[in-house]
Amino acid sequence: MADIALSASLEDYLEAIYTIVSEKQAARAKDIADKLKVHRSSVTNALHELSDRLLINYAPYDIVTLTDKGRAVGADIVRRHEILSEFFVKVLAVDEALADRTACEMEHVVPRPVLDRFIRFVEYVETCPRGGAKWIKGFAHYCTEGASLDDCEHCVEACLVDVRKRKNQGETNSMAVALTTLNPGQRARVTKVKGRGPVSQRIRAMGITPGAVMEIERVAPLGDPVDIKVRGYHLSLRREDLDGIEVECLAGPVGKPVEL
Amino acid sequence: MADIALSASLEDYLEAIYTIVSEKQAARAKDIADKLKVHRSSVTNALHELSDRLLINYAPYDIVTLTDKGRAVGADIVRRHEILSEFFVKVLAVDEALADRTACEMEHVVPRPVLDRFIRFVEYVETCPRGGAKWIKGFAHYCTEGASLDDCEHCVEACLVDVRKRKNQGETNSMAVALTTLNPGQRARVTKVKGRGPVSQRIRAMGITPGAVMEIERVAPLGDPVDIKVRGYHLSLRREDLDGIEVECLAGPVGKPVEL
DNA sequence: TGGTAATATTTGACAAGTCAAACTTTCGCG
DNA sequence: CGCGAAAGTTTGACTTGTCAAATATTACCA
Repeated sequence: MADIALSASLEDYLEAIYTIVSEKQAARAKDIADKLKVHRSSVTNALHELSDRLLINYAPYDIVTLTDKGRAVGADIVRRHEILSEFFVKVLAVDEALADRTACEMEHVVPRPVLDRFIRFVEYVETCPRGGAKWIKGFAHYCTEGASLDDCEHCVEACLVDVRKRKNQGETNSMAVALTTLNPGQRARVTKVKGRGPVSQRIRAMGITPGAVMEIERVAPLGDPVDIKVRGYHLSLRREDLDGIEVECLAGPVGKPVEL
Repeated sequence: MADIALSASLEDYLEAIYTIVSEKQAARAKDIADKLKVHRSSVTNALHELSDRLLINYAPYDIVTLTDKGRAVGADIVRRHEILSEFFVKVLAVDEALADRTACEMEHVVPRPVLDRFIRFVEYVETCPRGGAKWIKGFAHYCTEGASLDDCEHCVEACLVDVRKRKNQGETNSMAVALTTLNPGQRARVTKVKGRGPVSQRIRAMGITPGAVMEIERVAPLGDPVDIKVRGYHLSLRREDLDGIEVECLAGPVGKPVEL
């Protein structure tokens, strides 16, 4: 019944349920208790709360599954988590375990607009020629060894060479690649979203706009539903939805984080 | 007596007291209540807690001041807050009010090592020739208008020109500037910390190491105690402490944030 | 089918934090 | 001085979240 925003604690429960349900079919109270390192009785409490809010299907002694609403809210929480964690790992070069723990705490408090900036920033860093993997590596080096600012000129020169190279390649082969030809793991930047129909409208609404970086997560055997990740959202699109989307390929993801 | 870590709530109280005491001489319960938008009776509670922990000087009906320990802990909380807020404003181009609110929530949960990365990253972005004010401006533009990746070549070329210009300047005038000749507001990067004595040891321990960016906050009339900010710490150093520190000047701070 | 172990739930206690209302102290001003 | 308003405190109630212990249910195996 209650419909006020979830507390941090309840968000944690829902998130745990979401990830457990993603792996298995359904969640048992014990799985949740173990995952959150909390007493089983606390879980029962939380389940009642979440059930009251119509986020989970639950009856005493029964197994837990998500309602549609719960799935949506859960996905959103996971998204927040992933975005932050990704930022820590990819940009701040924090090691994954710590990134994850920190994201866990932060996900409850970072407001939407700031979250959006985190996404954009990762995109920007990975995409802008002045950023990129090398630049981030330079940051990791800066953190561990201190600054070495002698070879800045070389660094920027190398950067310029890269841009020119990429530009020439771009003119010959990387324009308007069809999304379905890309392999899982590959990343691409949206260059254009054609069409004005409701479908392309929906696509734009989901964050697929020019400049957005998308990652191909999975292509079904027949090549039809393509799972992608854009702006933190995991989307599953059908082939015909993809026709209006032009992309250009990007290099692989940015380097590994540094142990803290 | 109790000496366990402060809760988020108590940290907020202590932070509020710290800032109020910085402005006036001492804090009244009402000031705190107003600042935190909390009932007066809740403040009394918190004051007891903080007093038990020897962080504040407090007696019923009396005014509140900080103990040395409280000042230290309070300064640390404020530092965490400032670091995060600065990151949001300077890097993510978030507007100041929102940055402040977000920092307020986050300051309680971000672990030290990650916090350190935030500092370093701001330094890196402001310092690395491939970053800098222009680059951040490009990010703000990217957030509001979407990507424009046509003139990347020009952008990097301009960047290269800047590096070379700076390099030439560097060779003629910016090496080994004395800290005391700098004006308030000016920023500089530490290039060397000379000496092996206990003083230079202490200086290094406070984060003044080669590569660190420092900002001059205030120079006393006689030029002697110089207030600086390094790695989020506000320090007050005497002239003789500064002798072993070589710096080079940096351009002004990075541009203004974008309204969200 | 019955019994045991694993799993869930209920209950009660507790800690932190908040507010509202009643009460006390302080302070300034006529 | 003394009175009233402002500020501070105490008390009690309530919320959220936790755990531990007692109790209940389920599942599995002989």
